[in-house]
Amino acid sequence: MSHFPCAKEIDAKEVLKEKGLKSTPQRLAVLHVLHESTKYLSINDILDKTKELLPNTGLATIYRTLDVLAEIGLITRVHFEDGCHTYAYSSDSHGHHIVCTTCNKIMDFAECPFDDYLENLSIKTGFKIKNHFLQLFGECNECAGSAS
Amino acid sequence: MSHFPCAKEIDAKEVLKEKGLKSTPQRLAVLHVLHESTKYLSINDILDKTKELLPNTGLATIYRTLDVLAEIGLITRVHFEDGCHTYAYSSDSHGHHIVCTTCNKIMDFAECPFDDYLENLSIKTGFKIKNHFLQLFGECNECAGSAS
DNA sequence: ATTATAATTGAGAAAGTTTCTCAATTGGGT
DNA sequence: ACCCAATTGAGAAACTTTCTCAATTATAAT
Repeated sequence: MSHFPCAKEIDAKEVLKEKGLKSTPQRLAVLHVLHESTKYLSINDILDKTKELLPNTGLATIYRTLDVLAEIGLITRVHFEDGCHTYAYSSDSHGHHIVCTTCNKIMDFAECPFDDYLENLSIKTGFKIKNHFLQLFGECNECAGSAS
Repeated sequence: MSHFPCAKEIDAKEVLKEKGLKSTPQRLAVLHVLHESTKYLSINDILDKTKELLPNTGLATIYRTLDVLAEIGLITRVHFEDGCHTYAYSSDSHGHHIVCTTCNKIMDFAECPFDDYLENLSIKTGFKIKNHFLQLFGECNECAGSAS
C-alpha cells in the first residue's frame, strides 16, 4: 500500500508488531496525521485528514485506531478543562503536554522532575502513586506576541 | 426549602451571590452530593444522589449546575486516562487530585510546589504558562492493603 | 408581606458522540 | 500463493449532551 514518509513510521511498525498488532495503512495514516499536526485536532479533524490519505476510512476505524495507539503509548490523550479529550502524538511515552489556549498548539515535553515531590506526597496521603498526568495551558510565543 | 447541613453551604451561597447567581436548592444539593462523596461519581450517580434530596431534579439541571459550579471554582473537573471527565469537590480552587485506580476514591490536595519549575519551562518553551492541571493516579492505602 | 422580574428549572426533543454488529477485506506468517 | 485471524467500512444502535420553552422560583424593590 501507499507510504507516509514519517520519521517514526518504522518505529511504529516495530511497536505494533511487538504487541501482535497489524500495521495497517489506517493506523499509520492516523499516526502520521497526529505527528504532522502541532494543534489540537478533533475526532472529525482526524477523520478528514486521514481521508486525505485514505479516502475510504470510516469513523469507527478512527475511534478504534486512537484507542489502540493510545493503549500502546504511541499517542496520548490530551484533556481540556471544558469539553473533553483529544489525542496528540507523544515523542516519549511519558510525555506531558503544553497547550496554547489561543491557537490550540500542542507541544510535548518529556521532562518530569516531580519524582521527589511525588514520593513525599505518597507518604503524606497514603496513596501509592502509580501514574500522573500533568498538562499546562498557556499562550505560545506567537500568540502572546500578537496584540491581545 | 429544605436544608443540607453542609459546612460549606454558607460559603457556596456567598460565592454564588458574588457572581450574581441564585442559590437554588438544586445547586446546593449537587454541591452537597459532591462534597459528601470521596469517590468518582458519574453524571447518573450525581443525578441519583441529588434526587434523594430533591426528587424532581432533571438531568439537564445536573449538567447546567456542574457547569456553573465548575465555572465559579466550587468544583473541579477530574479527567481519567480513558473515558472522560467527572467532577469533584475542591476544597481549594487550585486543588489537584489523586485518584485511586482501584476504588475510585478521590482526594484533593492543594500543595503545588511547581512554580519554579514552571517558570523555567516557560522560558524554555516560549509558552506563557497560565494554568496547569496535575492529577495523580494510584492506590489508596486501603486498596493497597487488601491482597492484590 | 407582596409584587415584579430575571434567572432557573423540568421535561422531552434534538443534536451530537461513541460503540456495536457483521459481512467483506487484508496483513503477515507459512 | 494461501490461509486465517485481525481489521475494516457502513450503518444501526446506544449513549451523552445540549437545546427549547412554558412553568416556577429566588431575590430585590416596594
